[in-house]
Amino acid sequence: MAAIDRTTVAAFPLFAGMPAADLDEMLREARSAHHPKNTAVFEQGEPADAFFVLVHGHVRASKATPDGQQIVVRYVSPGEIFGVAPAIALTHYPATATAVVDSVVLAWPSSAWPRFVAHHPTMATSALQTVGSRLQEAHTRVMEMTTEQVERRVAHALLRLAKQSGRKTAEGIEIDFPISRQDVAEMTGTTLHTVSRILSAWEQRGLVSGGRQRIALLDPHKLFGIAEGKDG
Amino acid sequence: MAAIDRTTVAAFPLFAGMPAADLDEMLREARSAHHPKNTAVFEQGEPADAFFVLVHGHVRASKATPDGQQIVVRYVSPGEIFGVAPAIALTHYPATATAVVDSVVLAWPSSAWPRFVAHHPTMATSALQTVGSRLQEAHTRVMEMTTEQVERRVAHALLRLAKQSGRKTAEGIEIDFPISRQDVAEMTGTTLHTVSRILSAWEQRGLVSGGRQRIALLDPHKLFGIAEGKDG
DNA sequence: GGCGCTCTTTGCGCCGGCGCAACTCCATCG
DNA sequence: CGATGGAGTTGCGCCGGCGCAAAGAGCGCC
Repeated sequence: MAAIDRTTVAAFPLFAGMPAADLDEMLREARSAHHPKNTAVFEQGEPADAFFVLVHGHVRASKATPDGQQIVVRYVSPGEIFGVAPAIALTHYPATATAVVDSVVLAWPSSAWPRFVAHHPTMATSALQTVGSRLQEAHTRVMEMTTEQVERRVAHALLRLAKQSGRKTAEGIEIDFPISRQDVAEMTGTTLHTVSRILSAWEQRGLVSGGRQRIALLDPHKLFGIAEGKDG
Repeated sequence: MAAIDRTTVAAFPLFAGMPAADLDEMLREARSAHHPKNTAVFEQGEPADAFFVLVHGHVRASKATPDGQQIVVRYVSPGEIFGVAPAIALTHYPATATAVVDSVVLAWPSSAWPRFVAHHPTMATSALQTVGSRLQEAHTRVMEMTTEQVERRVAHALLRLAKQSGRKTAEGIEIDFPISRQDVAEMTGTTLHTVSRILSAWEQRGLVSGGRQRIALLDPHKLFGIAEGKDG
């Protein structure tokens, strides 16, 4: 019983070019769920019995090492498919998905995936492209991690977040969901201490404006310079 | 004019379950090419006008930063598809593929991909799983890079190489293609100096045996211990 | 409205691993 | 068979950023 209207999701790339009737049919099979802020959509290691599309909100995908360290894999924006473990033949989720604000997701049982793909070959193509672009992202990240200084990595991460989920305000571009220094540290492979120091320094130079779980970019252009290693 | 026989490639996962006639048809469209040691199959930034399957040999996929630093993305083993840029909607190759030994590849023009997928939906599924597992690899690597010491990362890298392309010898498991300290450094995000120091130390402890572009694991079990942080 | 918790800031000291440089060792090629 | 250059080894010194610690600030909950 999805309370989600077709018009809400028709524009999502996954459903691009799908006839309205087919889309309605798919939505009928979907379960829609609300996840309050800071609750998990699924946890790393659980059986992968569903895949998801984010309708409203923001979801953080994170991965934990055996000894408990966390890294943030990515932030999911509305319209994106996530938890694609079933599509890539994983039986268990390789990461944890947590709603960072109140969020609404559509969920389909894993068993539906092969059937959907058979009926709508474009879904396979679309999924392939999504996973492909995430692979690109991941490789870019590996490159940054191995070749760039921490400060540049943090700049890159903030610019990427702003691009993906930035909201224009009077003073600049604010990241549209709560994000802590710890989160940024886990995205960039450093410690919250170092992130805090870097952001403090930038704040003094007027490049960013901080706050509790809040980051706004005041001077994206200068930040881009830092990200590219052309610091002044 | 592919000089490649069906039986050579029938076992490759990409073609799993494909009728012999269809496979023959696909092979007819393929161009087979020999790439001598240390020559490029394709270069980063070139238009992605083909995708490939490795038949014999070993191919290194590497990526360069704008300022010329290299990282090794992965080593391709026989039977694997690579250069999948066309399948994930990239117009240019994001990395360079270099034969590290004399190698034989099959190549299909990019334009063939959509047609193949339409005729053989299992190819899309297979490609999705391949890209998915590479995504997993990449995330694992990001995790290792951010949470593990250099020595552990090197141990992990060697174990992975041995698993993927190890050849049992009298003394242990030898990596089946020429690989330099520099290559290992570019896989693990460190410098060849550090890799050299680490391997020298291990050689003295009898864990590995080195040589010019040669690495053999004499005591994989102890190496695994190091990789997991349980060093003695 | 006040308490407590989480998030953040900042100081201090240390060290793993990088940068640099010099030297050795082989493999290949003419 | 000697020359050449790529690959590997190793010493030395430095420093970016982590670990630890402790205090300060803002938010949410009761």
